[in-house]
Amino acid sequence: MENKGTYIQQSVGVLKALAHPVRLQLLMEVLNKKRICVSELQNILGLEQAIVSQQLKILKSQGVLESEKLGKQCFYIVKKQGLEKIIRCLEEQVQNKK
Amino acid sequence: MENKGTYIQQSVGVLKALAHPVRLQLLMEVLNKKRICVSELQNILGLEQAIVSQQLKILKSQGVLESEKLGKQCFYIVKKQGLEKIIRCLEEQVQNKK
DNA sequence: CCAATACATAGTGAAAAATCTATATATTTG
DNA sequence: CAAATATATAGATTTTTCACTATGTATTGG
Repeated sequence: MENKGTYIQQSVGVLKALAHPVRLQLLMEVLNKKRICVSELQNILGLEQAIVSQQLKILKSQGVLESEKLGKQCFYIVKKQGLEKIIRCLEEQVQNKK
Repeated sequence: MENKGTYIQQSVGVLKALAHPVRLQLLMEVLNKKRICVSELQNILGLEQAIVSQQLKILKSQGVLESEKLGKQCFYIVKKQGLEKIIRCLEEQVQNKK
């Protein structure tokens, strides 16, 4: 499920991963907390565990997040280091609703 | 077809608009040329006219582009002024394929 | 070992998006 | 005005994605 291919294809892959309300919020939480486990995300967003895992998997498949297991828990961190900028740009975008 | 709603919804709308190979390339060309008409986009990308118009419409519906008519032609320009940053971030993203 | 916890995956029907083709409109030119 | 050009839109079909539910696996604690 890894995404190789042209620059355009890769970019589209990342954008698609972000273009979903749950996934975008998951990413934002991970950016906030730097490192956070599935059940905590589940609580913060008020979603079923399966949904959270499913969406995290999609973010992972596009290289947005990566995970590390620690005992029963699984922690997610941001893998693509420039993504925060994109999120900030988006915020600005939407703020100036001009 | 305008997109109101929460910040998350609006962001997702913009991201969805960008998350398509043709639309992403259209946006990049418009960013390059600053102002470009449909038939030129059609030639540059080698696509059918209907496809180009359809996809431009989607970009417009999310406030990414806007258009001005001049005689028979219709020129498109970027409306959301911060989008170039997002594109540049994406490029960096994909470049460091780490 | 058994039960509980934390997480992942599979399957499925419904909804949304993409794709293609045909057609419509508006403007200009001869 | 008729033909040509530039662009937009509509409709049908296929493909993709969502959302939900059920089930599976791994780890820990008693």
